[in-house]
Amino acid sequence: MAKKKADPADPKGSGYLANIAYDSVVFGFSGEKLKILLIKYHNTGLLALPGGFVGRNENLNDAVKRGLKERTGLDNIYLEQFYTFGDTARFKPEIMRTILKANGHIVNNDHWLLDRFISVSYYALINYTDVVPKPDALSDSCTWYDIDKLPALILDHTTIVAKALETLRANIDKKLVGMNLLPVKFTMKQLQNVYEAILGEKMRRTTFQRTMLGTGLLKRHEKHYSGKAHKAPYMYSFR
Amino acid sequence: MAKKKADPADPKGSGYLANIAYDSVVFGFSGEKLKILLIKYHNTGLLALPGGFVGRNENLNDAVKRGLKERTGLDNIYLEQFYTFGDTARFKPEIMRTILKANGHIVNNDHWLLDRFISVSYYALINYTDVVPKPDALSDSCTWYDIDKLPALILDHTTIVAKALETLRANIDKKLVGMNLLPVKFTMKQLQNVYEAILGEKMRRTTFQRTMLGTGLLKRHEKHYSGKAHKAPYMYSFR
DNA sequence: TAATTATTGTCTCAATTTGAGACAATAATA
DNA sequence: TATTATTGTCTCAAATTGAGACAATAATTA
Repeated sequence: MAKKKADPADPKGSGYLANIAYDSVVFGFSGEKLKILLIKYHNTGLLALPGGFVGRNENLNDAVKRGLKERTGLDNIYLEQFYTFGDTARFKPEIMRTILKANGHIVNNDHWLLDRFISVSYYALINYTDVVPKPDALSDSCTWYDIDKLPALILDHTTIVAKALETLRANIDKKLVGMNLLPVKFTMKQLQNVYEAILGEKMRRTTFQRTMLGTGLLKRHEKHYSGKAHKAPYMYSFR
Repeated sequence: MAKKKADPADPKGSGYLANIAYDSVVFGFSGEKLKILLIKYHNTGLLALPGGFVGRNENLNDAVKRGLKERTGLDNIYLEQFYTFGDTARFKPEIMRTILKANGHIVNNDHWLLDRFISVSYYALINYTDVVPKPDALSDSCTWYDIDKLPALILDHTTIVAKALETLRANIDKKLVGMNLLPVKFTMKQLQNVYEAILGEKMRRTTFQRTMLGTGLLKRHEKHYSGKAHKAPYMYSFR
């Protein structure tokens, strides 16, 4: 079949579903701080959550996994859908136009990318240490930012991050949060640091240790000699 | 401006966003049973959740409220978005075609209604007693069904109901569930019946009463004389 | 080599919450 | 007037949580 030039006003030609986008809040943990991935668009300084579109023959969840794999190189990422944002107030075609223009794309007003989008949002938990973030075609960087020192983001992305964190907090006891943010083996103190970073509050050491061991989900391994002048802690992993 | 015949292959002409639908799981409580609203499509016997589409200039949440108002006559319904279903497996254009045909609409293969849809799903809690369900143009009935005696539903609607119930259970302590399913004034037993219907398990009466009163959310009113041969219970309302 | 320091793992005891039932009060009926 | 079914409250035991004590220990320092 001869390749025809697609009509940029018709989303079908793009291969993507119309009016639907996804955004992902990628959490990582490092240096006792909770962080998320943000991308910066070429020549604009605009910061945003990594996101994308859904192929016409692709599962929604798979589209998000695909996007994350491109950004992090990781397969089998822990993913949780938490909310779909659909207010008309998030429709600001000038922003997308600015981004496209800064990348050398001049588009008509009826281009499908300038139409209104509803964003299905996910959060991901990944092991910070085995990721080298990669930007995509439109962005010149993909970098970690401290969750409590976030810069201004485009559209409603600040709201999206807030809701992601709220959901993560609500889920911290139900889902195995620590398992996904830490290396396979970790100390009890590291695990507690993760909990404290997510909840934004200090926890009592002895109670934390008791309840964690009480779940029966942890497996104890050899001790870890850090070289510091104190008793060496055990390493643990999730069963 | 002269009215032009809209191209049915172009969703923009319809006034709705493409590829996006919503479905709502409307919970009501009656006779110690939890129930949901289902619609039946004309001449097909097909049962489905009440749903609809999002206007191009309409907030997603407002679209759902609008749909519910049409079905129940109620404003200010308690609504909670819980998941967005986006698998390709839910794309079955023959079903929509069957429904349209049974209503006398013959449509082309490229009609926007036959395209793939992602469903943003909500659950609603309403006071059963002040609702008279109304069907819409495509459906011939809108009726209550027992949550544990559900008939087969189209597409993935059974999965959607299951996830709605799961979320409702998870939220039962965080959100004021009883408030929205009961009349303004109710007895402690009625409230317990709601909890038991949602959780699907019996609860201990004295413990339930203690914890409910302990929240400080209930206001006690006059007694209610049912005519039965036993002590009359107090009525309560949420503050 | 022996004190010192900074943790870590475990234990204890009090405080709080939850489970399970006892019991008196009471609205209609027999 | 006794009976029945249910309600509101109270009690006591069991389980969980809060708060801290204390010994163990890996390096450092005296």
